Amino acid sequence: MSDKELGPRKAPRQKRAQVTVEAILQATAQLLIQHGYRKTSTNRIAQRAGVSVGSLYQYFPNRDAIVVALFEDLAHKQMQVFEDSVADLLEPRGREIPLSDAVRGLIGAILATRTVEPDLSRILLEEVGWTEHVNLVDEWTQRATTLVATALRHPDAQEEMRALDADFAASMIVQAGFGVLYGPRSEALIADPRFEEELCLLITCYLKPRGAGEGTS
Amino acid sequence: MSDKELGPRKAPRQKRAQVTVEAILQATAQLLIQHGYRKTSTNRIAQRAGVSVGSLYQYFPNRDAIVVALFEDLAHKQMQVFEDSVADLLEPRGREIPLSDAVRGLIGAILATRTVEPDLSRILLEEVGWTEHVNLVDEWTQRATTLVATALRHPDAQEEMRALDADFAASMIVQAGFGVLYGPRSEALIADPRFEEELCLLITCYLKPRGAGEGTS
DNA sequence: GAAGAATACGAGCGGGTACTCACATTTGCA
DNA sequence: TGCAAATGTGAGTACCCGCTCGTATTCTTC
Repeated sequence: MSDKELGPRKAPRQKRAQVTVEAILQATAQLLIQHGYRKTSTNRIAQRAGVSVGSLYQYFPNRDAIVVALFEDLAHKQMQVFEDSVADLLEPRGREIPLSDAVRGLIGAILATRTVEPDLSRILLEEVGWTEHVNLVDEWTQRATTLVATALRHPDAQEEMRALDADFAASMIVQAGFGVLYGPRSEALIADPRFEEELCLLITCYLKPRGAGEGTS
Repeated sequence: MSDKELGPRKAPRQKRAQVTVEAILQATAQLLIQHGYRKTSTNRIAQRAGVSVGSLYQYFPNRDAIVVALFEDLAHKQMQVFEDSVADLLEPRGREIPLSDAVRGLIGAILATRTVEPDLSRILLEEVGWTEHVNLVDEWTQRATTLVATALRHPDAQEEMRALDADFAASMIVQAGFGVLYGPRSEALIADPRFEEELCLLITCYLKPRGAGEGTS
């Protein structure tokens, strides 16, 4: 049961085929958001997309393949947003960014990823994402962790930090951040005006040596 | 579709009936762990339990009711472990526990709950807990948050803390803790020997006023 | 032991599911 | 223009699902 094919079956070569594939993906996204995974059947997808089931199965070997494609699209877009935000943050003037500002920027970057198709993101994450055989959330988390670990190893950061294994600290931060940003009841937390500042505090206090001061922005 | 009954249909009055119900629950747990929610059908459950579908439907109005019963059993057991751990921690000598020790104890108590049927716990959490109309994880999180908020309002705690809204702080802590303890890749994190101490640090540093000292245990 | 209540049984119903296939239509290209 | 390849079609197949119901078995009570 884990040997199901999940890749695309045939590549669309003509423009109308690409339109079809796009319609299928969009319809799937809509149905997932509106009715959840269990009620999103291939027949419904085809109907909503305005194509026939047959066309659907020309490009996807089974239902899960569509969802996986959707997930990969989304993950790609979110990673792009994240990496762009981080680049914007660090590139312009390359020196002497206080740790707290860097963390604040990082949080901003992660929050930015939440703006990318939030409804679809939520449903994919909660209903199909992190269990099942293809653990894409795991991959996402690992990439984010690597990125944060690299940032933590930067000399500028090291200067303001206590002695700490960068990989371990990155794991802690990313996982804690994951909970705060995507866990249950995260909507309410994020909506709170104090949220961004407090999350920043949570992380910087953890990284800084004991006894360091911290002023409000 | 949200008006489905989820409570038990009929209470087992004889011993053999209780055996049947128990067999159904155990079979369901096994199938959930082995094959996931989607492949755990009532027919399969009955077969694995060594009873007939008819018997199954005598005690449960539908499939989800079984899962909910399983969830409630588990939640109850875990809560028991949690409360016992907390009692052990606080009862013996009732005064003057440093904040960091209290947090450490709380973390220990939560970690202890992870030892209760971890496989079942994981699958229930990830696959069925937090989507669908019955949002059980949400409920669990809310209860935990309330508990922590109450603890934070205790005068002993307040003394060592910075000025901070207890409800908000509790949310942050519970959500962050959730990510670290149950998020993707949490296994690896928790297995690390530094984990417990670092999580303790993460939380205490967040709660304490800036500039407070903290020694290793 | 008789009688009624509780329990157990499982074939089968209605319906939704994933997916196929023989055929129709459109497209690119010579 | 003609023709093969690409694409689109949707009725139909085989299957599995949740769940019911009439019947058989076992327990309790007197």
